[in-house]
Amino acid sequence: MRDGSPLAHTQWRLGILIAQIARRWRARLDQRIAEYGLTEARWLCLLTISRGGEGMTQKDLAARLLIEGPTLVRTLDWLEAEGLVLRREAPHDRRAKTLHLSAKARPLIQRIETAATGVRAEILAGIPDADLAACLSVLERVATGLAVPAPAPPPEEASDGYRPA
Amino acid sequence: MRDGSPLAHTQWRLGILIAQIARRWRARLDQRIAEYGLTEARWLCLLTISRGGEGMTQKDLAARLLIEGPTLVRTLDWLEAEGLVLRREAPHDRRAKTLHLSAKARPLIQRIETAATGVRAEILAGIPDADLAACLSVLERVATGLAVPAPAPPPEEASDGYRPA
DNA sequence: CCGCAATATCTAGCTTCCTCATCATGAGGA
DNA sequence: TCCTCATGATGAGGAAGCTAGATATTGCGG
Repeated sequence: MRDGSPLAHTQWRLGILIAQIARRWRARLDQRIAEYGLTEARWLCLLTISRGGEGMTQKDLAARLLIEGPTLVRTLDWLEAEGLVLRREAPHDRRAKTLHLSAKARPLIQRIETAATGVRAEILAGIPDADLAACLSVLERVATGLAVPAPAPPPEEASDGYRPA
Repeated sequence: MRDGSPLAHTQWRLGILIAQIARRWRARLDQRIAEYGLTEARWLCLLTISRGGEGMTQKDLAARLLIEGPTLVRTLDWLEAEGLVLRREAPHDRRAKTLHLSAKARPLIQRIETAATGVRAEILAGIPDADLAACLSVLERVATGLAVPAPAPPPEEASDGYRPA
């Protein structure tokens, strides 16, 4: 597993590294946004609607957020009750609903974006653009690789004596 | 915010990118470990004890995992009931307890490490070592920057008319 | 026109993981 | 001894995810 070479060792840390970055990054952003009663799932929802062009259906949004329908329903319920999001009937499919931001949501999203930009600036301060670009391209690639459902469920031979109970 | 340049646009995506990678990565690993009844919080706990040298107190572990005491107590309760972790009284402080892995836990940890290595190999397949190393060094730096509690809570002047309700 | 599968959303129920407030006990200094 | 802080446990509760099943709508085949 760890063969001693610096790259291998750091690779071994990569998973934990990314997980911790994601967690602390979000925590820091949450800290500054929490006063509006928003949590990660909620502001991610708002931002995604804002970026996606405000006419997407719930199914579209769920797909973008990588969550299931029922999970999204509750988040939207909250956002709608809060007067931030509107559910309208979709023009050509009465089953579906399109999502829109209220006037009240727009300044809020501005604040979220501002906070996000601030946090990002703090975090990335002093890192050369070239390094950053390289890192981003790797991450994009990783994300793409992760987007496909699953490569192959390995056979998993049991040779260490452990039994799942 | 978005000025149109490719770097700026991708930078803007960086937070979401890392969050999604972390999430999907964990989901993929969870899939393969779930059969042992383990969840993220639980195997992270095991791995951290294993790496940390098996004598740490609960407080130490909580600090490493970035969670609060009560959260850890429950996870440890489960792990202890499962016979994977032992709580022993600390030698010089009867309030504290030191954490140790049982013999049953060791092969399980091996399996977790194996699964983690497999997932990592899938995810990083085809990415040149040099790019990866560059990316890792940026991430290490980001993680370090995030480790310090908080740079400065900004004054946050309200000029957009939004009120927190 | 009618039946039926697929689709979009919602409801209900469950699990995991986290938090805060509070408590019992032990440690350590005045 | 007494007071204060530290460690871990417990209770209550919230956020957010899932699956399964219900309901309404769409659109196709006969």
